[in-house]
Amino acid sequence: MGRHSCCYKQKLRKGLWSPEEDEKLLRHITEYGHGCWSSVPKQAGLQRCGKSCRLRWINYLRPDLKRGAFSQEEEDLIIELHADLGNKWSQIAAKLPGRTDNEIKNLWNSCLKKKLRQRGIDPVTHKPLSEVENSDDKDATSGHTQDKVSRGSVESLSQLIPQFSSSETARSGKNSNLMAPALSKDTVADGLVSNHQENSMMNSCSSDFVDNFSLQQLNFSSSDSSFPNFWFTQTGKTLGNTIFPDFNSNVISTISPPSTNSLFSTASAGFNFKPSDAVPSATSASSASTGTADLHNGGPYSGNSLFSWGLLADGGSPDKEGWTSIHPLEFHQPGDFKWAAEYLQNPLLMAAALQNQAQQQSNLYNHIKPETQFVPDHTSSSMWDHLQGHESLDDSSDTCVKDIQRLTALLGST
DNA sequence: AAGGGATCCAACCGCTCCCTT
DNA sequence: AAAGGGAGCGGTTGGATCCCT
Repeated sequence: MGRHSCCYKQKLRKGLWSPEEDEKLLRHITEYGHGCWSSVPKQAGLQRCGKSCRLRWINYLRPDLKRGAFSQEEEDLIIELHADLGNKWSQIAAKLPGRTDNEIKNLWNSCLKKKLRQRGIDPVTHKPLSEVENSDDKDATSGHTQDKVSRGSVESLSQLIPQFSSSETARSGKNSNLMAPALSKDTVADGLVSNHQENSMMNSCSSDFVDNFSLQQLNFSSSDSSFPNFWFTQTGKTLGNTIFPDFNSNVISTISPPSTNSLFSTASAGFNFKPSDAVPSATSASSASTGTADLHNGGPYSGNSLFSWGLLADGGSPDKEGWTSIHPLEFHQPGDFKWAAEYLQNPLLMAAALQNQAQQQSNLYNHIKPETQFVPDHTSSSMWDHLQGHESLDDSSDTCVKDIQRLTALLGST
């Protein structure tokens, strides 16, 4: 019992997963399913133990994962569920679609516990700290186990939550409305490529892009030395003030990035491409992925909560100079850049995201709550108008499905 | 500028549960 | 019934990065 036999085997890799390993695992599970986890590494050609593969799939590669920061509603729900269930992270995760137990556990330990204490609530019992201290004094020998939490304490917590929510300035600005005033027009404007502003607010994954992306991104194999020689910083943090500090010359010529670190002030940052040019290289993707530090820590783009990032497929036509604003994946939340970079790296991940997006898209747009989905500042109005007036949701879903089919066909031929 | 503490989070570890033989 | 093995869970660790002095 206990430790897995596979863990005794020598020469198994540990630590962070490389993009190549992700690709192998994703490809294998997409094709065959996981079956017996202990046999997955061998079948997928991975030097990992089955547990590690399972964890990676569950916490990172699964296509139904929700990306980005937790919404205020999610945080409140986690607090309520924790009051009821205690540290039963998997049971809590079951109530939050797209979230993993690990993610929730980390959020709890790093953020929510602290917030509760700041509000005078004991994070273990969910009772007021003063009450807990008193009862500790009365009975120092009886620990406060999760199982002892009463419904009464949950109810008292619920009374406290509204105050907690409204006054909380979350570390990473998860409540977009709270952050909105911090975004000045100039700051936002600085983050955009000015003459592409309209396009870049809410554009799509055009078919051209998908074709180019697929063909070019798929033009590698795991043994190809040109395929990612770098490793993502999986914590998605920064290298400097700009998000593109180390573009190579080729990429600089093909991508027109915003020139300042205020890119993140926008609700929808994007790349601009000429269709005839190359897609971002691994280096550029890496740069983007490492440019998110301020996002995690209350930077200018700390806001914009709720729905997971996804694909839009409603246009993306070139402007008069031949530039097309490409938004293969919308960035709505801190940390999305990390995901975007990795998805750009890996067509399988992209396909999984596309599939997930296609499944969710119409439902997503049909249930948008204007007051919570976007910061209604002046620069995003075109985006909002665009959304409000979106007339081809089904069409865009269809487009996504077709994109998936194209990607799948291409993957099948590689 | 440097360095040391704080923070975050992906991944690992060790345990229990449950199913199969 | 007992043993073995796989899956899943919760706690913990360690690396990367931030932030303060």
